[in-house]
Amino acid sequence: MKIMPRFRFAPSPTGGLHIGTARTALFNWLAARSMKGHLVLRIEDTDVKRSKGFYEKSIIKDLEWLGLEWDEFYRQSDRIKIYREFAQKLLDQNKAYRCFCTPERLEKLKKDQYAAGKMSKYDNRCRELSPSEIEKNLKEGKKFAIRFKVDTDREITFNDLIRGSIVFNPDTIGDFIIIKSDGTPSYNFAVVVDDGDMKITHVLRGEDHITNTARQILLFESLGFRQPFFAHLSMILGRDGSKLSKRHGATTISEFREEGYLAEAMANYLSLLSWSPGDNEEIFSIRDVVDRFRIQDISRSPAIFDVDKLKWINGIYIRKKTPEELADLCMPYLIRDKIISREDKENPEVMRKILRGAKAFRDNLKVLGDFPFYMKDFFSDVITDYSAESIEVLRLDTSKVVIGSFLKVLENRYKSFDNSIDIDLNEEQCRELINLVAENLKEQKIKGRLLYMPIRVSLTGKTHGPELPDVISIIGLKNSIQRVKQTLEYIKSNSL
RNA sequence: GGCGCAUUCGUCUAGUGGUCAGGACGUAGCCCUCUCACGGCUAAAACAGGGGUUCAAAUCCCCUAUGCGCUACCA
Repeated sequence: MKIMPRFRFAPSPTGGLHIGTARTALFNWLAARSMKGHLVLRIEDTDVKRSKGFYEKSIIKDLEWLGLEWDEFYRQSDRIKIYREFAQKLLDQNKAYRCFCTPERLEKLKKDQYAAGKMSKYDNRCRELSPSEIEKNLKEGKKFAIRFKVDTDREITFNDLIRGSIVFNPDTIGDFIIIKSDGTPSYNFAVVVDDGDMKITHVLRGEDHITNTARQILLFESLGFRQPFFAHLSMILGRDGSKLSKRHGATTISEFREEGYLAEAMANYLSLLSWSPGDNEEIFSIRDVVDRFRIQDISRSPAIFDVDKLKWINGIYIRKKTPEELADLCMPYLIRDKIISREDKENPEVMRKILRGAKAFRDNLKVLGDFPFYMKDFFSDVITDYSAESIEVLRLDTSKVVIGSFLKVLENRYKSFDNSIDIDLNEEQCRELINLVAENLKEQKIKGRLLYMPIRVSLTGKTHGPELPDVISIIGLKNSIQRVKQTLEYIKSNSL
C-alpha cells in the first residue's frame, strides 16, 4: 500500500517571511500538491527570546497572501512536554546523558580548539560521569543540558533527492545538545521528534540545513523513527552574490507587498528560482503548474534574486487586471502618499478620475506603488510647472494656432452641456474633440507631432504621458479649459 | 582552519555523450507611434581553468580556483 506523502514547512517566527523561506514554503506546497499529499505548517518557536507572536501572524498572513494553504498546523512551544518525554527515553536507554558543563568552559574549549586549527566539537567530558557524580551534581542544583551520544563508528550517508548521495564523517560531530538547560529542546532535536511524530515523509528545506541532516539522521535512528526523504534547496543570493540581506533592499514578502507587487507575480517569480517548467513558458499560475512540478527537477546551484525580472513579471500581471481591479488595488497607495484621503472613496468625481487613470497608466506600471507618482499631476487643478522640452514646443508659431483652436473646441463642447447635467466625457468623446481640432487645422497642414504635442503640453506642461484622449478624460472638460487658458497665459507672460 | 554544497550569456534557466549550446530578464538598434509605455523584430552576450575516459564531452572521472553554507544551550 502506498502511504500518503507528507510535507512540512517549518519557519521560526524570529522575523517576517523572508524571500528564501517563502520559496521553500512554495516548493513544499507545490511538491505536496503535485503528489496529492499533505502539507504541515509548523511554527518553530523554541527560541523563547527571539520568537515573537506578531512574527507568526505576519508569516501566516504572507503565506495566505501568496495563495499557499496547509492541511495541519502545529506550534513547537505547545509540544515541549513531548520533547522532554522523548529525551527521557533516550536518557533511559543510555543514548543520551546529562551535561553539567558551564557555558564558560564550553566557550573556552571552542576557542582553544579553533586556535589549534581543529574543528570545534564537544570533548564528551560528561559522557562517562558516574551515577554518584550525577547524583551529587543534581543535589547541588547544578544546571544541566541533555546531550546525545554520537556513535562515531560508521559514516553517515543519505540520498538527497536534489543532490544525490551525501556522506559525512561522524568524527566531525561532537555529542550535541538535545535539551537546553532551560528545558526547551534544541533545534535539531525538536525537528526530528516532530518530523518523526508527525510522520513526515519528505523534508524539503534550505541548503543551510545539509550539515544538520547528519545529526538528525542519528536521532531518527535512535528514536526509532522511519527516516524521511531529504531534499535541500539552494540559497537565494543578493545581486552581488552574497547572502540576501537588508542592504540588497526588500527581503521579506510583506515588504514586497507594500511596494506594490502582486501575489500572483511574486509566487510566479519565486517558482522560477531553481526550478523551471521545462518548456519555455515563464508566466503561469502556481496552481496550473502543480502537475508539472517534480522535486528531481529542482536545480542545485544558488540563484541570484533579480528584481528587474520580478518587475517585468509584475507588469505582466498588472496588465491582466481590468481598470476597475487595478484602481481598487492602487487605492491604498494613493491614500498612503496622500494623493487622496480615505473619505475620497465616497467621492464619485475622485473615483472616476482614478479609474480612468488606472486604465491610462496600466501599461506603464511595474509596481502599484508607482501609481501615485503617475497620478499626482492630475489631481492638481493647475499645471505646476512646464518642462524644458514643453517650453520648446510652446515657442513654435504653429503651437499657438493649435492651442487656440483646441481651446475653442473645448469651450464649444462645454457650452453644449446643460448646466444641470454632469459634465463628464469618456475617452471616446475626448477623441472626437481632438479629431475636431485636427479637422480644423487640416488646411494649414498641421498634423502629427506638430498637432498633438502642443495639445499635450497645453494640458499637462509635459511632453510625456498617456494617450491624449485619456489625459482629457482624466482631467475633465472643465479643468482642461482652465489648464489650456493657463498655458496661453504662460505663453503671453513669458513672450514665447 | 575543518566539513559540506555548488559553478552554462551580466542575471534566471533549457540541456543528461553527437545541438549553429535554446528561451527569458536586462542592454542596444529597428518597427509601431504625438510622447512615455505596451507590442513586434533584430543584435551583442555563456559551458570557471587544467588534466583524463571516449571516435566524440557543457554532459562521465580527477585536480585546481572561486563562491556559498555549516562549524551554538539560534533556527
